Amino acid sequence: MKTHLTQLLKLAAKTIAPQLQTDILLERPKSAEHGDFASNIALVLAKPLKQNPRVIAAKIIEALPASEYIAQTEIAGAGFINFFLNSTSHHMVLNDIFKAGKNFGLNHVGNGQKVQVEFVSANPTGPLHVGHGRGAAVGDCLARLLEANGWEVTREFYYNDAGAQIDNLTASVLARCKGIATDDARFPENGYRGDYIIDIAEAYLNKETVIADDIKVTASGDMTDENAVRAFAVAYLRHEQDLDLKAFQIKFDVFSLESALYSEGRVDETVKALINSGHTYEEDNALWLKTTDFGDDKDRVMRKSEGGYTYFVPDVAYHAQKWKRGFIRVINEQGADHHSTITRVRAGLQALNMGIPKAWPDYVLHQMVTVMRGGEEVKLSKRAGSYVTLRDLIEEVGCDATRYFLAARRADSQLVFDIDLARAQTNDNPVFYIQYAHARISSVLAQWGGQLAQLNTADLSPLHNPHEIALLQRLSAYPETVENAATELAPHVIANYLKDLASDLHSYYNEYKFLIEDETVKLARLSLISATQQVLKNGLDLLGVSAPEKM
RNA sequence: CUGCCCGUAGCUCAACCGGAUAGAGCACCAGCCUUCUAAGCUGGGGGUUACAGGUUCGAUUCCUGUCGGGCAGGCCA
Repeated sequence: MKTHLTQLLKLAAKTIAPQLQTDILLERPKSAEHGDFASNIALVLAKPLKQNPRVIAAKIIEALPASEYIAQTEIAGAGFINFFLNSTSHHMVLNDIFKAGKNFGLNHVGNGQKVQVEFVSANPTGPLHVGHGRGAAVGDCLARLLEANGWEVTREFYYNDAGAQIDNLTASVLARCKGIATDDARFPENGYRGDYIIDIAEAYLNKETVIADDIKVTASGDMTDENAVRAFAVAYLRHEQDLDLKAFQIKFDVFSLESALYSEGRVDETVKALINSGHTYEEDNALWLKTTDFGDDKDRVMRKSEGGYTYFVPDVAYHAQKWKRGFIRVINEQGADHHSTITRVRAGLQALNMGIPKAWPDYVLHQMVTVMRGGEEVKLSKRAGSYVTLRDLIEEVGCDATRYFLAARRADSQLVFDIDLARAQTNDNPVFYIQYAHARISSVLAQWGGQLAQLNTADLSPLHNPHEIALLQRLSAYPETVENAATELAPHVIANYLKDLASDLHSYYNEYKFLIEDETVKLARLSLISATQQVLKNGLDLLGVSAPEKM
């Protein structure tokens, strides 16, 4: 419908200003009195045409081809053109929804192209924390949104299982094996102090076996074998994180390991290529990359004087590999504290001269999460010691509420996670508000007990009151909402839409009865709420939140 | 000091490449259940969109500056 009207406007505008190239913008007005759609085209054309916008609007309406869908057009305000659809047009969306079912709202914009979404990518040095949770919720929703828009999505998790933090982990576990407490001077200065380190030490000494993704490690219990401790600790924590992700109902297609980049020679290969590119130099016994050639404010060390590589070198190798794997599009979802790596990784990729676009890969950065309980900030969990774990949240407020709250805000705003609100089984809680709408509809349909096919072919003409029109308009906006959310890489758009849709439904529900004697009216209304139920379910699915039949 | 993100009602947040009277929820006040889930609905009060300029028919949105909060700026990751 939107594209149809846009076409009409384009034709009309062409007769007024044939030489002008202007995008036709059609929007859904906030207020119902401004119609179903509105265009500001006359306001945009006013300046180049040097005419009064209302005069232009009148000319455009004059030139508008006839349409069977439009009931009325009007000029309003400074020169807006408002379109009012007839009721047949309003009803059309229900047929679309019944026909498409769970596929309603999907499109083929992505055209089956490959896109990789990398998210969470936590170091295997402890349980996942709230920040990882936000990354998980946002990243998974992005993946779902891209799938809904016709992309072929790969979800990927990158483990930084090499480097100083892992040495640190190893030393911490070893200390615990020897019974050294965190307040002991012999405990590593920057060691990990959470109780989970004790669990790892005990498991290691008990010669337990852990399985993570594709690896299986059995502890030797040998305290002198540092490599064995390292391998076991990493596997143990990867397994822990797997459990965290499972509790959050998130699945990855690929786990990539930093250590593999080294063992497969990718890092050396990349370093050689960078040296050959001419964008490196030696200074102070270190190897530098001239990232300033690509917009950085200073050059960065690649190989330290002691011989090891800095963290961004394997990052560059990893991303070069992503490109070779055929991902024309990559979206990295990470915490905003990593924003400085963006310039370095992109600079490294440009230096490699592999034909990678300057702005590749894409980044979605999320800001910090603050957890509140009882009006006070929660900073610690017992298990992790220094931060609130994702598992704590899931256990306390449930998977649905956790996912919703972490995905329902713009990623680039700081987020306050109110535990009391998230666990509230009351009207305060937007998750329950939306799920409740779905459950209410289920309940009515169950009590009706008829067949869906009856709704499919129902006469929709009785649907005409303001509540019904509002719902129909909201439903018809769903597909463009899905497309818009994916274009902007903004899952919160879906969350807001669902809240609005639920609100429309609750209002309607409160004002009208459904199981009434008049069969025609009954079927029409049931059709409407059945379609609403479908869209609520589709939308909740994009967020990874369940749509219960009963509550 | 420099770079990035943010600043909207008492609180948590929306506002679709700049659009019409800046919207929700919570909290507060007043109403609505003998009938399909009151986990709901209806109405009310509450705003100099941090501040000061600029751009234009029009600015919460774009630009400049100031203030405030967060994060980065390591041969740590």
